[in-house]
Amino acid sequence: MSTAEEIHPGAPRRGGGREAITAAARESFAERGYHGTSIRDIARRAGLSLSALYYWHPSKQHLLAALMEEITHDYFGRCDRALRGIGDDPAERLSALVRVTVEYRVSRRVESNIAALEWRNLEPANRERLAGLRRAATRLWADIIDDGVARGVFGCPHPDDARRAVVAACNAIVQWYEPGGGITPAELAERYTGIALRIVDHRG
Amino acid sequence: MSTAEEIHPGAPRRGGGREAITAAARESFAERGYHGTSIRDIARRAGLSLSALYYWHPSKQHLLAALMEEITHDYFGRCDRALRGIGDDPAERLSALVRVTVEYRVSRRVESNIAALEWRNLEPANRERLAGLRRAATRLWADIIDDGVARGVFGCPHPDDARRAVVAACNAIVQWYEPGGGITPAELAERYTGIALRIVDHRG
Amino acid sequence: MSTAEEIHPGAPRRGGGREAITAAARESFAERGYHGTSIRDIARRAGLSLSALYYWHPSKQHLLAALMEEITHDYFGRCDRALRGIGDDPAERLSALVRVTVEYRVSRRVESNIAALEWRNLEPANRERLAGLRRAATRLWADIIDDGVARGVFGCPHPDDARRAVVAACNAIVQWYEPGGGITPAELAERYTGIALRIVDHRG
Amino acid sequence: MSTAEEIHPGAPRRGGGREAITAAARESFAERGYHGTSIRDIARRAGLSLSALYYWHPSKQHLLAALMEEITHDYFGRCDRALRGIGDDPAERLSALVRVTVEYRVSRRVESNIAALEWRNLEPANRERLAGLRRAATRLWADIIDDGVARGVFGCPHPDDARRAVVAACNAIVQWYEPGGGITPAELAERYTGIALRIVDHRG
DNA sequence: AATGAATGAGCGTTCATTCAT
DNA sequence: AATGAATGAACGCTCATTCAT
Repeated sequence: MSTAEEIHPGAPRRGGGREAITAAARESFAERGYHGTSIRDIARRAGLSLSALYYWHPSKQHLLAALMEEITHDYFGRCDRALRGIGDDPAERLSALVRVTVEYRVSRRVESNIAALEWRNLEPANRERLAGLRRAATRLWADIIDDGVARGVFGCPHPDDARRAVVAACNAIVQWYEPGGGITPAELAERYTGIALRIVDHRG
Repeated sequence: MSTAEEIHPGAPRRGGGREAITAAARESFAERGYHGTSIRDIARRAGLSLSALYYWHPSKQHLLAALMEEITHDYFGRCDRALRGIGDDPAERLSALVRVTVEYRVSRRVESNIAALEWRNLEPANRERLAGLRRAATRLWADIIDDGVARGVFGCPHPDDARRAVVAACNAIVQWYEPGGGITPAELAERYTGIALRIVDHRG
Repeated sequence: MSTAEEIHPGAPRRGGGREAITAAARESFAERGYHGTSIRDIARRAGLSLSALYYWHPSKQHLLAALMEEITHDYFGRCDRALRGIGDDPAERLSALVRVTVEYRVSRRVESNIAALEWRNLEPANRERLAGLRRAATRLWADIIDDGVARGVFGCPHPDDARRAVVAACNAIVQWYEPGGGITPAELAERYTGIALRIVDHRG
Repeated sequence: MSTAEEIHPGAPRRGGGREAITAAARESFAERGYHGTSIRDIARRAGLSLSALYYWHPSKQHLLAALMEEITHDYFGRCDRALRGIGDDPAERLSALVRVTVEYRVSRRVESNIAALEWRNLEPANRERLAGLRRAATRLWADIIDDGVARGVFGCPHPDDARRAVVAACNAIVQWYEPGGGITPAELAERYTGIALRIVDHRG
């Protein structure tokens, strides 16, 4: 979130130091990557001293891990909630998941970038801790598609590949989407549900 | 595994400093990213001194740029050649492109990783120099899909999104594919041409 | 000898990192020249780590520039003050300038060496910033000599050459003078005012 | 001497490698100083490979020492020859020495710069070897002035200071003289003999 | 008479981190 | 709740020099 910066760019952020630092880290990691970002960059961006950063976070790696955890939980929570209000029709469930994902990629570009690219920069211990959640997210997709196939609603011969293709397509949005570029998130979600349903070979 | 090692496995690298360095850089960049790789890592991996690296390459950035250029040209050349031997049926042309891409992602994992992730670490001048080739590659896909749509062979309502989805699906392979994991490249290519044709809504 | 040491001779430098570093840089640059001095030399001499140096100064070049600026201002200020308390007799004014300069060369040997030799190692931007002050110092001498010639008090046919000769003679003192070598600064100043007055062909 | 470079700047020099290298070293040392010059700079300027440089000279320091030796001998030889053809009148002898020196500073600017600035970059052994010649040159001046004073032709009260002033004035010429700047070397020599004679307080 | 390939030490600089306050 | 001052390790890179040819 960079609202503060859009109003007073470069100005020290209002509000707590903790928030300012995570926000600055989010943006920096997204823009230049973990190793391309120095903690001085982050502190500068947060309008705080280097030491303030260490008051709130024990290390740069911890900052990344916290960020990744937050992002993953946030995304997974949204998926979960979106599916809860929906019946058991596989096409509808898949569409809901696509919609949530597209919306997330579009409205949380910074977070999407980090989630996509910084996984390999997590130290093993931190990566492990998140791996379970990642697998759960995968299962969310897999369960729906497998169910659709089992019921004969989806005709794709290789559900795992279909799932990967759907997810990859949604995830790639962050690489090219420009906010305010003429196409609304809702419209985009619509298009991608179409693509997803074709990938799984949905028989309407 | 470096090319040198593929030729004389286990033998100490003698001469061929330039190749040894490029190979080492390729592997290191792929594994840990540009900023996560130090030139000392590269030199060590190449079995050469730090200074030997600078005898052959003027800078770390130049090394990345040369690598990216080589990779991009190589991939684009394969695409080009694959299309040249094929008629003008959009489905066949699209399948050919998918096959080439899947095969490349599977057989050139290191290069695919670099091409996918290190674009943003190119200095503007180097990025610019490659941007044209990138656009040309995009056009390869776009022309085929647009043609298919124009002929009524492809029914997808949004050709650009279809293209992006197909490419994203193919590119993502490098993230999960494990060589020797039971599924052959040919079989994988087969599956992905299927996915691609569904994405563009091919009417057989 | 650093200023810090002049205040607490022999005491370990505590705090005052900035001063310790500037002092160390002054001495090292004077002894071995800008390019002959490494910042590790400076840090070692200051009794601080390499990084402490960068905490106080953004670069080696900046260190030189700051030093040069300080030295030039200091010397010019002394000249200015010396002339302010003196009437308009050219011989007296010239003598005052010679005295100040001789004294400076003798008592600030380190600074005199830097000012004399490191000009060419300033980056153009830094050199430019100091060029004005240099020209002003030159004008101090030129105005006096020109005035003396105009009034007929100085008979030298080429005032510019006379000025350069006087200044060169004074500046060269740093090359041979050894403090405690039997001749007092006051006596030396006396001798050099004599030389200067002969150079401008003063008609007593 | 940079005639070759003035004709084909940057082009490899004609003639023997040894000469090309010393010429390149002369110019580089004069422009940027010993420590500011790399042997790669020299080789590049000479249009030769790094290794060619080492074929002719065992080290960078040796190159400097050889250069200094050559320069010092050349200058001293000129002084010697100039005095040989002249009677024993102190004023005439002093004038001859000034003329030779002025001319040397004007026509051998590169060499004069090196002689003036690089003394401290000679390793002790090399410095020692040249110290004798330096002292001899000093004696040339001193003998004349002392003789003039003894004969009552020169009235300066401090012959050593007078000598240093004369030499300093002549040496400083290289710092400001621009060839083709309107004033001929001969005219300049004329002016500086005047200054020198006033410094020693010559009684015409 | 010269070169191409390589090296180890050192360069100026930046890194993540710590500590006393 | 935060800072200013400092550190040791590492960074990308250049240095003078060597060696086989």
